[in-house]
This record gives sequence, structure tokens and C-alpha cells, in this order.
Amino acid sequence: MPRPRILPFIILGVLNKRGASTGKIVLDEFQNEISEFWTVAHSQLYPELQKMTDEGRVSIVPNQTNAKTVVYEITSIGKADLEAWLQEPVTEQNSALTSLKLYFVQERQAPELRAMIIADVKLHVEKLHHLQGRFTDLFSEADQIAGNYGHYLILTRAIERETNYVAWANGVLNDLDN
Amino acid sequence: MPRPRILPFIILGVLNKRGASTGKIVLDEFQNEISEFWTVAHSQLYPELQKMTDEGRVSIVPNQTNAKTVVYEITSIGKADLEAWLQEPVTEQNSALTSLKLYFVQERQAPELRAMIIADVKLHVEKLHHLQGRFTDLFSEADQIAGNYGHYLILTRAIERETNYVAWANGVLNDLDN
DNA sequence: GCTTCCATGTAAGTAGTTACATGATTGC
DNA sequence: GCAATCATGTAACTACTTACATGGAAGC
Repeated sequence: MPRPRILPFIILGVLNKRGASTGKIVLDEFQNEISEFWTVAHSQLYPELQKMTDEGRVSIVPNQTNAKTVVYEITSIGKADLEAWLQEPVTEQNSALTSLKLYFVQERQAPELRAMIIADVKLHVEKLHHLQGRFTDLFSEADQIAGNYGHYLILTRAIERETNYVAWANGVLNDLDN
Repeated sequence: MPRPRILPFIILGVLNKRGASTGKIVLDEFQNEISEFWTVAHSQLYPELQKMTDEGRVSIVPNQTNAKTVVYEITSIGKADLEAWLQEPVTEQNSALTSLKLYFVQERQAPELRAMIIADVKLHVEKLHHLQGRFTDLFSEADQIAGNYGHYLILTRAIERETNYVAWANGVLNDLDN
């Protein structure tokens, strides 16, 4: 069983967001806007676009002005695929994708938005509790820190990061209510 | 030119930190302590340990008590490799490895610690400025947010995350001075 | 028209994942 | 001793990276 693919959905998301675009434009969107979460080499992108054309998820737009560039647009099949992907439930396995999915939600009123964030917050709260438990186990005595300072650092960092995330997400949820 | 390998160094780091260990113990360390930053499947770990044995970076400790488990320890060659890896300069390319490297620094007084954090903070500050610039470009007017709410969200999240990281790291640097 | 870029394409190699397999050990 | 578990091993497949290649476009 192959591992779940992500790249095709990101391509679909970009094409859906930007409308018909050349491969180069998609590539730039990767590099400029979502390189925090996802990167791709052009040598992976171009063949993927070809494959997705064969699959009917994108189509090539005839392009007279420039014989070299290829313009792609998302098809109705592709739109359905994208929509289904966005609505897959957030799990521990795929939680890292939430930021990426958020990026493709354009409307503040989108119904899936609240659910995605709530599910994600739940997971991060669980992780936070787990990390806090680890901290208590490992570093409740001051002298336990001395010989494991690096471990102490990354554990405090992880706790800080999760705390900050949860606070941010709760702020967003509050904002959505107004 | 192959891409830089990370797995062998993490294995070396774990063996250096924990002393002679079985493959399973190394695997557990991955899953329990650094799964935030790095994961590995056992099917990748065991062959790697064999390969590193051939390379002389780890050695097999004779084990009479259990014919099944294999105990490995880091060799002097492996220790030198690990030390060199930890001291490689932090760059934009490998900045994500800093947390991982920190984990393997055991002593608060370790000379490389300050330098690693300072270099990393510098990169994160640059990234923060870049993100703030993007925000100004894209969302200085309130109505620009409405139709790109997902993008707005992940950009504010990224800014928040970098701000939080820089604050945390500066706190650590302060702490190191006392 | 010549050169320099640039968008796209291709190939080879490494990394990582899932699934399956094996033989020792442990619990009863 | 038998069953179940567990540490290790192997195989097949996909993802990703680097390097190299090509032919049109654009600048002069």
C-alpha cells in the first residue's frame, strides 16, 4: 500500500486558487508562499503535471502566444479530488498537513475551516500534555537538567511551541465567532 | 552529488548519549524522544546499523546473554564524525537540524551550544522579517484578507511561530550567561 | 543573427515507507 | 513444549534530489 500522496493535491490547490497557470507559476507559488510547509523540485513537478493530465485531474489550455510554456487548469474531477482531500479528517498522522490545507481555504466563512482547526487544536493539546508529562518525568529535579541540557532545551522548546500554537488557534476560533 | 545524510549522525548521537545499545533501544529513542524532529522505520534503521558497522563508525559488542539482539556502540571514528557534524555551520538549508543537534549536546557548558543557537536565531530573525514584509505586501488593507483567509491564517501563524522561537532562543542565551 | 536566459524535460541515484518474513525468547 | 510476542531482517515500491539536457524566447 503506497503512502498517501500530497504533491498532486497541492498542485490542485494552487491551480484552483490561481486559475490556469503554467508549471513555472505553480513552482513559484511553492517557493514564495508555502515553502514553509512544502517544497518541490521542478524535476518532480513537471512530470507530475503530465501524469495528472493523463489522469484527467488537470487539463492543458491551448496556448498560442508562447510555444514553450504549458498552461494547465484544474478540471471538475480535480476540483472534486481537492475538495475531498480538504475534508479528510485531521489525524495524528496527517496533522502537519493542516497548515497546508488552511492555505487553500479561501473564504473565512468556509464550513470546513472551523472543524479543521478544532480537530487540530485537540491533537496539539494532547501532544502538549504528553510533553508536559515527559518534562515532569525527566526534569522535575534541577540536577537532572545538568547532564542532559540539550534534551532539556528541545523539550522546553517543544512545550513552548505547542503552547503557542494552541493559543494562536484558539484566537482564530474566537475571531471566527465574531 | 548525493544529498547530505542525516540518519547515520542521529544514530551516532543516540549511541554516544546512551552508550552501547541494541537496535531496538535506538529505535525507541527515536520514537520517544525525537519523533518531533525525526522518525525512522526499523526497516531503514537495521540495515543502516549494518552499513555503519562495515564503515567502522559503530562496532558490535559481543553479547552472550541474548542470541537475538545485537548490541552496537560508537567507535572513535564515529565519535569524530558526530563531533564534526555537530560543528557544521548552521545555514538556511540545514537550519531545521538545529533542534536535532541540540538534543545531542549534553553539557550546558558545551562550547558549540552558544554558537549554534546564535546562528539559528540570526536565520529565524531574517525569516521573520521576510514574513513580515510579505504580510505588509499582501494584507495591509483589511479587504485583502477576506478572499484569501487561509493564506492570511498561515502567514500570521508563521509570523507568530518565528516570533515565539526567537523569544525562546534569546531566553536560552540569557540563561547561558548566568 | 547571435548569445544568453529560461521553462521544461529526463535520467540516475538515494531515502523512506509499507508489507512480509524469520527465528529467538518469553510466558504460561 | 506450545503460543504469542518481539527484535531483526528483506523486498518492493514510491518519493525526492541532484545533475544534465534541450529548444524556444528575449535582448541586443
